[in-house]
Amino acid sequence: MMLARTMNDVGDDDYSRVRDAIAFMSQKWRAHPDIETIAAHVGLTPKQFHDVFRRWAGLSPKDFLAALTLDHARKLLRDGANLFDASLELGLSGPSRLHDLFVTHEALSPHEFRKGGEGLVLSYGFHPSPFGEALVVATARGMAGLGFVDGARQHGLADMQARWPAARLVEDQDLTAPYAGRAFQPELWQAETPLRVVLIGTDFEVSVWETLLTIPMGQATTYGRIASKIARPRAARAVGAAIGRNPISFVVPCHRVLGQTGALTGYHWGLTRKQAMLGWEAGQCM
DNA sequence: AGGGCCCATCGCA
DNA sequence: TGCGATGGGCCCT
Repeated sequence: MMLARTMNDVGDDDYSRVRDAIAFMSQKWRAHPDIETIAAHVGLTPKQFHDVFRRWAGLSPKDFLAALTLDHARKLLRDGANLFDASLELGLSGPSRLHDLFVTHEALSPHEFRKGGEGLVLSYGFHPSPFGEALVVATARGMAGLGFVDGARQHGLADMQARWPAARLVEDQDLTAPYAGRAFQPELWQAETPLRVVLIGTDFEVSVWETLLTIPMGQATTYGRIASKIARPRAARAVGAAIGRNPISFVVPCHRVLGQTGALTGYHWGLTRKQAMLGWEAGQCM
């Protein structure tokens, strides 16, 4: 417990700087603050600031911030206009070639969790991640939840418990640790050893989450396009609600869904974290 | 079975 | 901007 806590503090240090920088930028973008100003605000010299970003995402602060502009988001959406046509072709050639983090998934039928996950036993554990301390939830069949801790761990746990009120959550770090390790290390994303994921939701929710899994890293789409993809072109808002209930954040990449205009619109774990994920992925793609 | 309410949307004036 | 249509999920009757 104490050991995990210490490791996490160290691992979190870069992210906390990045997070503060994003938050500062979001407030002050009208004034066009330069790199030196942002570095000073988060308590670093420009050199230290630069090093933090290189270490954390593999790119410079300048490139990172460029990846978060509205212009960049719009370009991403233009380039990805026929993204689902392309991924359909890929999907037909391989059963689970989903997302760069190769994932195999299965869905629990509504029958199996009718009363809010009654009879389900879920293991959970807390682990360091590039986006703050992560809370991983898993069954014997695969990863079922991924959230983040802001403040007390108890809050993160309550968030997961609320998704399956009748399930029993049991702490088991040994079971969840491999999932946390895999999810955040792109060099471990291999087709030969896909990450097993269990999607627990209604038919509609599962179809939305499956669509999310086909969005490649570094790309983005909109709520409306997902609605069209699942043959419900007017259900963009329902899609938004379903995405908001995605239990396996990051792995099921709901952060790659933007509003029609390229605006971030929303994120269950905070818009700052959504920006951090998009910027981090921009670094992984270079 | 059906009404009311919430929601990370969207398009149009 | 602001507003109304929209569809799914959930809770209540």
